[in-house]
Amino acid sequence: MAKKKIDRRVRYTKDVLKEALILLMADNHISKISVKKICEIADVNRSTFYAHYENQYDLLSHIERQTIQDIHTFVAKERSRQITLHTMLCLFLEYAAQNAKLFRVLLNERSDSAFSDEVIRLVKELALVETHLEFKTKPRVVEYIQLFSITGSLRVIEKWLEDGMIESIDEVADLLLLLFNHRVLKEETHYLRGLRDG
Amino acid sequence: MAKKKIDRRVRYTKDVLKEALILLMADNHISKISVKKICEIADVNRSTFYAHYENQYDLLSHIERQTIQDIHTFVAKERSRQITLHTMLCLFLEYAAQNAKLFRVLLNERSDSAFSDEVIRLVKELALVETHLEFKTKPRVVEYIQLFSITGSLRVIEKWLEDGMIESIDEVADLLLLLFNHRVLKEETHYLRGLRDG
DNA sequence: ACCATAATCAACATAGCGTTGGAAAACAAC
DNA sequence: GTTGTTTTCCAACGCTATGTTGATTATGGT
Repeated sequence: MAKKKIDRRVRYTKDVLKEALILLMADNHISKISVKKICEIADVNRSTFYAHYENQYDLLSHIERQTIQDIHTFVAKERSRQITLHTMLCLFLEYAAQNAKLFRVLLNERSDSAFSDEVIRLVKELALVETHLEFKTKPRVVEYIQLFSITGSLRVIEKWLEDGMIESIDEVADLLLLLFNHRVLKEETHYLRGLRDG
Repeated sequence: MAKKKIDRRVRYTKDVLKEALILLMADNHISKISVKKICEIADVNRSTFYAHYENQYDLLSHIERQTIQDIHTFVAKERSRQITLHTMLCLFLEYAAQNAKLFRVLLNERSDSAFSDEVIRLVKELALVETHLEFKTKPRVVEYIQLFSITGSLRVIEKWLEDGMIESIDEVADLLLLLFNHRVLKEETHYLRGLRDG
């Protein structure tokens, strides 16, 4: 790990700029956010901004990549000790909940930005390697099914965060696993019964 | 129907502006598209643009609303004569395929724009009224399930258009119905068998 | 042919962009 | 602390797109 020590000033500048952008993106579309405004909020000189980023999109892109990286290392660490998919999902949801503001912004910003696509890639890499084997169906159809499931899941998580995380993490994880996997499950009836009674 | 006859000049102007924007949006994110550029492509004076729209987003918004309106009337017409959901879906896919360029742009532009949300609202209104009854579960969970299904379906359609509509409309309709409905189907095995052999 | 309406054109002030060079401040190392 | 380096700040620059205006030309409907 080539951990170069970064000048405190640089770290501070980058941090406040990221904070400012996330703050602004809660209310405005990124296209409506000017570099000038970001710098005003962050109380950073505009030329300093340009010393680090090209524009607001570049800044967002860096935030996304850093978040993806964080998720990746987080997941890798947890996966080393053999936990259930349910537990893993719960950990992830907790992580998302703790960074709700950030995740809402990133998940909402689907077009152009690579965040959702990266998450999709990540999930595929982790949990869906066996799908093709289980199905033994056309690769393209598998692609469709995966895309369907992951996109739907992310949207559900987004709504969950949006509405203020009303349901418990455990509950959401259950629901997602059901929605995500029930096509490979032979029996889903017991869970459906639970939902009906809920 | 208060069908006011519109000056040919106005219709022409609006049409070429819409065309130009869709054209540009195939390659650029809307935030990177200037009013000036749109007018250049459309060969329309910039002040004429401002006589009709506020900015590029306003123009896009109008395109979206018009498309939603078209879909709505289209669906309403077809629904009056009792057709199966499969047939309906096929008709819709055909419609999307014929306007592939437009639909790809609109589906891809999720954030900010209301298009996907409107489609979601429309689908709910049409086909999912009975979901709640069938499930008899918490309204919020029903919301999640619907959101999951519709979002996933739209993304699948988007990919299908993106990749050049390799699969037949009938095939895609089958797949979507499976993904969309299989939680209420008692037996999906016969279809899964079909996929495995495919 | 007439008049209303729409599109064009030129011009304007404004605002944000992206860059620059030099002064001031904060940093790390000694 | 002193020193040398790095980063930020500041003021200014030209540039481009914006949004608006008023006058002129062209086109539409009847």
